[in-house]
Amino acid sequence: MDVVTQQNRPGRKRSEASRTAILDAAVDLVREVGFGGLTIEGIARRSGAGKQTVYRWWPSKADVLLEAVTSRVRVRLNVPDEGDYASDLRAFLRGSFALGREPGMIEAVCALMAQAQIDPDFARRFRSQFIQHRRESLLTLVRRADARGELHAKVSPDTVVDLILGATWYRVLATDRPLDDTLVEEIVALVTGRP
Amino acid sequence: MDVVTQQNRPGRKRSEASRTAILDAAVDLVREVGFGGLTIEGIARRSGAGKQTVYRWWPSKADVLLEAVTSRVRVRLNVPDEGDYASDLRAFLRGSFALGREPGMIEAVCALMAQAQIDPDFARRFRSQFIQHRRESLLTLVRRADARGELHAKVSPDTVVDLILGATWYRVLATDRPLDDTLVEEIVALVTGRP
Amino acid sequence: MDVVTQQNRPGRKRSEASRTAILDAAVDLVREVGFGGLTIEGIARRSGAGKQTVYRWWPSKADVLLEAVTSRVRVRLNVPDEGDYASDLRAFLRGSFALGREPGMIEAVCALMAQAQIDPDFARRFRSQFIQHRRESLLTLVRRADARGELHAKVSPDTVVDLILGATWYRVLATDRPLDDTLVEEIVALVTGRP
Amino acid sequence: MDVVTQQNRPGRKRSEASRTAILDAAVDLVREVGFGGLTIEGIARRSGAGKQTVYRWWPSKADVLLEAVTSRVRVRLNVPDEGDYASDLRAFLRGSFALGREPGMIEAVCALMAQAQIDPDFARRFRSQFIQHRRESLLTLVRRADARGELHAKVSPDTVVDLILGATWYRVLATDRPLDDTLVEEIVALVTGRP
DNA sequence: ATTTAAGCGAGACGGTACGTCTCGTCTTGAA
DNA sequence: TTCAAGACGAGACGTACCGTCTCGCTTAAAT
Repeated sequence: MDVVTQQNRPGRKRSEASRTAILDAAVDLVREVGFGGLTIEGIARRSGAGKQTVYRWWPSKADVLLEAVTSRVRVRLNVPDEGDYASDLRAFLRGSFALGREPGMIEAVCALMAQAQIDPDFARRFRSQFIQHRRESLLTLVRRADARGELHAKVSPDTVVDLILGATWYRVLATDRPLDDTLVEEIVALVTGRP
Repeated sequence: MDVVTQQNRPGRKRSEASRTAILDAAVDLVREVGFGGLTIEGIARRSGAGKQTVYRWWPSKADVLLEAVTSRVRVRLNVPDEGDYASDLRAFLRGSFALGREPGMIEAVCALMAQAQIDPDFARRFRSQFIQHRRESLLTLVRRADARGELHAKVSPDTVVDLILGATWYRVLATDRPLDDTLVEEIVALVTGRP
Repeated sequence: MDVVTQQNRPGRKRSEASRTAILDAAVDLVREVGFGGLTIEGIARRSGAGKQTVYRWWPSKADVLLEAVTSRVRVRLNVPDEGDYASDLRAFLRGSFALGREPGMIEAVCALMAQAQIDPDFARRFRSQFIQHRRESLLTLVRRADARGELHAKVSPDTVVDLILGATWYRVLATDRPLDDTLVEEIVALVTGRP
Repeated sequence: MDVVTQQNRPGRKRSEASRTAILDAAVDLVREVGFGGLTIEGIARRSGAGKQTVYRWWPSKADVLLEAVTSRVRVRLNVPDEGDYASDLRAFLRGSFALGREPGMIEAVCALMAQAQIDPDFARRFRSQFIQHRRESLLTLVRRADARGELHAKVSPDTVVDLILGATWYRVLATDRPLDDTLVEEIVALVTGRP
């Protein structure tokens, strides 16, 4: 939280109750009617807030959902470091896939990725607040393996990350197949190159 | 085109001029205002067609764009078969990336992928008319390599395809980095496992 | 009705059912909630029309009410001509006051006069479609009396009309006293100057 | 001002600076954007006061403007008494019309009369604080003439006042013609009945 | 001097109407 | 039957104000 918002400004303070109610309503509604059926009016109606209260704090319905998702995921991302590329990667992917099994999470995240394609301003916020975190976590992990010489000589850590995260996203965006342990093992096998 | 629409029915025939004008208008508009700003009303207005004419032949604005994209890409997809996994893969990716360098193509395709996340009915059409083609082409290529024993033992051809196409999609959906020859070579290196 | 709207234009015709339902809803609502509580949204809701249908044909809620009032009064205004100033004036005022006794009419007309003070564009339409008719009717009557020499030498017919209509409006706009026969007789007595 | 507000109560006193700033802002704004564009928020913004300060002392924007108008007019109303009906009436009307020539005054007064049609509670305040004063002044004048036998036998002083004030209001509410000396003379001629 | 009770500017809150936009449907007359 | 035109009911958009409600502060009488 930046300093400006912490200083004593005049006027009524932002209502944490409203903020929470709005995020909850967004999560509920996106499960009930999908992201296409999600509207700011609906969020306001369901949460009991006024429309202006939503517009005052979020520029779009996607940003409401983004905050709902990130505030529910925040802490649970960490970079395993067991000294072994395969083990680290396996742990990272399993943790990552586990998050995706929470109800509504995959649908919400896919909708955010979709909105990012359509709204460039939201794309920036989505990347910096969501994509970047996981990308950098994984990059740290891969670079450590690279430093230990465990990486294929001709492939940069960035591209390895593209392949791993790409396969994950592709599964959920373009196919019906789930994020399961088989995928974890196959990714680990292919990326580490071990027999 | 199914047989029913081909038989001699009474009444005015479908106007090919309208069809073309509508597809062209959709392509133009999506470049000018983005997919978010694209509307059926706008397409009808720009093309000089009536709204009903659009609704009669396409169920949504995404379907108009899908037909515009597929009718512009149709022929150019083939599966290289030079007897060598690396060469085939390299040829496939280079051809695929070249398509993406046509103006407006990546933006349109990303928008379609986005819409598929939001509209499940469109998702089915998008997958069967766009995703599946490229997936099956690449799968054929990889299976051939598998049959020759060129694949990593523990990884199924399906997952290999997920990794390759996933990396490609991930680049354009989630990063600013382009689809270039470096990516081709890195994918080939990692997937074939050669030093 | 002008010629342009009568010619064969393409497209669906204006719905007379909607027009009627909207005017009726406006009249009902203004009686129930007053002009201050009257809204375009409310008119659309009550009439079963879409908001756009109201906005397509009327620029404001006051214009809806103006058309409702004028279409309900249109025919009933005529200029008596019995050859006698006092009789003509008496007949005119009695007919005029009778209209004002229809339920809701005075309230509606006062609201329109009010809105005309606040919205100059509406003022033009209100004057040309409502005020002017009655003013010219009365002016015709008074000019006839003037031609017969029945008018006070120093007072122009225009000012006589201002006094008569002014007294009428003033009663309803600024006092609680009704438009009754006593007022008719007193106006006639004062304006004709007879003992 | 009632006694309660005068007694010594604890707490900060009402700020005369705010009161003045609010009245001035209301007058300025109604000239700039009209009564329809006048808002409490706008008054507060322009005057530098908080919204609550406005709401604490006035029930509506019309009441702010009413106080602004009355506090600017208060003193200048008196009843001439020269012993002659025509002279008294002429003096009264000339003084009254002169007030209307102050910039913005007519527009403001018309807006108040308009609001009184729409808001019955404000109507009571408007009548008792504005309408009544001028009505009683003129009534006093006319009754004096009546006592001297200068009035037409069949017309009550109340109706005479209705005619005179009605003509005045009608001119400004329903026509584009000004309040000028010609109107004064014609009213005097007609009402006194002198040749 | 401290307490208590307003009043003050600021501004967030739940509400609601605004006027616009687009949706997908329906109706019209011509081709 | 399709076509262009365009009105229709529906409903979300983002904005503006409404009138209320905290906030932290000032101001002044009562303690």
